[in-house]
Amino acid sequence: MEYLKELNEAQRVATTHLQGPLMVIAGAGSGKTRVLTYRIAHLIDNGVDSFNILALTFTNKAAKEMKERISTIIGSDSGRSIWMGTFHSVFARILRVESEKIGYPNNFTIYDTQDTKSLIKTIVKELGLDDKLYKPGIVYSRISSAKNNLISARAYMDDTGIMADDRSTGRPRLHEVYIEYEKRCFKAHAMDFDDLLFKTNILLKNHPDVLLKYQEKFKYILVDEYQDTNYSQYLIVKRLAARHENICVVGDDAQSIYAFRGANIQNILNFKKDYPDYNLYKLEQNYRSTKVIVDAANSIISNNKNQIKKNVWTSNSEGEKIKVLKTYSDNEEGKLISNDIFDIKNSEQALNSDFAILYRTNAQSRSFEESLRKLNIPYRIFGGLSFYQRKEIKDTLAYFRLTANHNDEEALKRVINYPKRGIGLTTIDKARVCANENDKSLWEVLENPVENGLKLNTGTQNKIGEFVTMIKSFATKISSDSAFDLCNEIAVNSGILKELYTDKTPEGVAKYDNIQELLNGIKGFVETQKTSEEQIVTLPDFLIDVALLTDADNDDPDDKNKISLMTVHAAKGLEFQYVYVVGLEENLFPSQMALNTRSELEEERRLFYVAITRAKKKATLSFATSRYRWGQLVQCEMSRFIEEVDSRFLNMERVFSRNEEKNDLPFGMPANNSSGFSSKKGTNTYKTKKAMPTITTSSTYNKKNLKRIESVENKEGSEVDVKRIVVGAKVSHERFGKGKVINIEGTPPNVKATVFFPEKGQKQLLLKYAKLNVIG
DNA sequence: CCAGTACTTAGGTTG
DNA sequence: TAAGTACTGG
Repeated sequence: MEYLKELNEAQRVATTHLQGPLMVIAGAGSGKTRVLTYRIAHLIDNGVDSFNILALTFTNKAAKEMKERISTIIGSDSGRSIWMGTFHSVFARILRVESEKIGYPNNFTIYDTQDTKSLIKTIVKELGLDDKLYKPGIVYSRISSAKNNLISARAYMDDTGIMADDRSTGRPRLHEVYIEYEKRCFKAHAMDFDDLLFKTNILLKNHPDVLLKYQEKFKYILVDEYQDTNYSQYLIVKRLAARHENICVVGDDAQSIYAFRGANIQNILNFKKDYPDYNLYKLEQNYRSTKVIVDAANSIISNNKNQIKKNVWTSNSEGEKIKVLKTYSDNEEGKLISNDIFDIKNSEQALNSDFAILYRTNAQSRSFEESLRKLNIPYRIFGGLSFYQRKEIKDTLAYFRLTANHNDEEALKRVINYPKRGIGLTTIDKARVCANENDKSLWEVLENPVENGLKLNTGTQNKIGEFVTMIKSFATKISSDSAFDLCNEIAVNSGILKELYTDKTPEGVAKYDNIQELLNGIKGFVETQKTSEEQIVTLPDFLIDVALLTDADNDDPDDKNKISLMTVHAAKGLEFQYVYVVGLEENLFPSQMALNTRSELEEERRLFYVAITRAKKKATLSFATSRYRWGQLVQCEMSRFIEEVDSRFLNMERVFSRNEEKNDLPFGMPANNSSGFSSKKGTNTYKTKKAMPTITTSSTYNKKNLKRIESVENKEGSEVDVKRIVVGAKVSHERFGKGKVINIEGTPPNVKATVFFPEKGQKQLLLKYAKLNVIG
């Protein structure tokens, strides 16, 4: 119990209160994670079996780190057997076991946002709706928030309020999309992120035996970041905890920043109602930041009406005032801040990893990347396009998914013609219509085209047959081969690796390397998951994990000593010595979209609060008076949030002095300003790029005319040629060079040749278009 | 069927 | 600016 000495009074009381419902309201930097970690350790220390503990965290990384800490504290590795992770990953694992009870096979696929949007897009098209109105993103967010509030498609349609909303925004048929979307996901044996929670609720609600099983299993439940749970999550926790009521939730209403995706601060208030005999503890002493930072943060948040009363304080030293930087452009902002970082690194012997640049939107990273690169300061960008969202990785994963679940339509559509095997969009569309008519999945139709009345020419039918056979052959090894062996085989036999290997462009090489990295990752996964020699870690095991991985979960040792660039959202729960909160401009931070209602503005303010409180030693704020947005220069005003900070804590020198500096511009900051002013550079590139096409267009016009004449001239010749184009003939093509015909199919005038070009690979060409000349 | 190009349009934050 | 799509010529 030595470890209890490492806690302050409030922390210790919360940690050692083991039985019954408990809520901990923890101010920023007050040791929230510490309490959670020590509390779990203490539970185990007091004889609670680690298998009986469920801990829900906000990221998988947080779970991993906490497990390690716990093992260290209690001096055994029983920390490993705690069920700990995000809501999504924990309940995905449970659904893998139980899904058959709610009618889903347990090899179900998890659709990510891309898959979801792509499916919605298809459905909107099929229903003949206006895709300008029914944009995938908007439709998805409607469906998503419905699901997070446990409103099924059926219930959605019956809800007069929701239906009125959709009518007023001009989307009266949105519910039809939802209904069809639900159907199609089910047919594809797929669940989206929201389904993982939604279906868990259905499972626990409709199957008392299953509920009882997990209530008995999870005798102790802990939830981190409780302020950011949505209704669906709230209800899962409530159901599971109903029997033993050993539930501990930890959170901070002032840091609630996910209302946009359904998070509900009400959950904190409901706690009192659900567990009237609950205990409430407040952690108010901040151990992280200087007095200036803590007090400045308090002054910001005091502008919010809705909050639970608490008094965050610190006994840390006063610290430096918060510096505010005014710049004339986004590029100058990048430059100034990079220089500042450079200076501090030298003067204070700071590490790269001590710094973070926090912005509101991912698009803002560009100017910082550029300026940091110029100064040779290594950085890491969190968020944005993650490794797993890259096209080549998604394509490869799609093969894996399709192997595990043939009905996964989004995966099927991705790879059926990649690498090119001559199964084009026309064919897929036909098959899709056929699937709809027969109420079957796309795969079922392709597997038995004739039986399902799908009319295709024999060539296409053969190609589909080959594809189906290939996927099936992969599938025979699902349970016998390890994930690594099988994935390797798929990468080779699907033709993906070959396709990228022949591509010698830098991008092609990078893609090839990425696939190798993916395979290495799978190898690592197989090794770490293995608990015994005989155990086989299979492809489905890997697939559950990979769908729910995020960038933050990637622990690349190369990334250790780098500056962090990320959105404020992504910075939640983290801390840095030096924090730069950038782009503090009206319409950006606070976001333009959040200015309509008070509650949205308050969420932006909490976001700003979160940003500032990440800093331990020094916080810096910046704004630009102009910046590029979608390629257009816009004027910006300083954010109201800067004005809301009590001026005693701000150092505004660099805001007021700028105007004078501007006057002695020729001498004061010539190089800095002229090149820092992105507008010039920007318009230049814009101009050249704009100018280029006009030149090329005129030249292509010439070329076009020339070609037309050529092709007319060729007409007579080609008639002769067509007859001479037979399998085995050597031909030449103006773009692909010399090649050999390896197949001819189709009936005139749609005769199609498959030609192998040693330089460009195998191509399929329609003879009526492609001018093939027989040579030799 | 394929590939290059012209055109359009951008709701921001995430598991 | 950048990405994604619709169009078009071969």
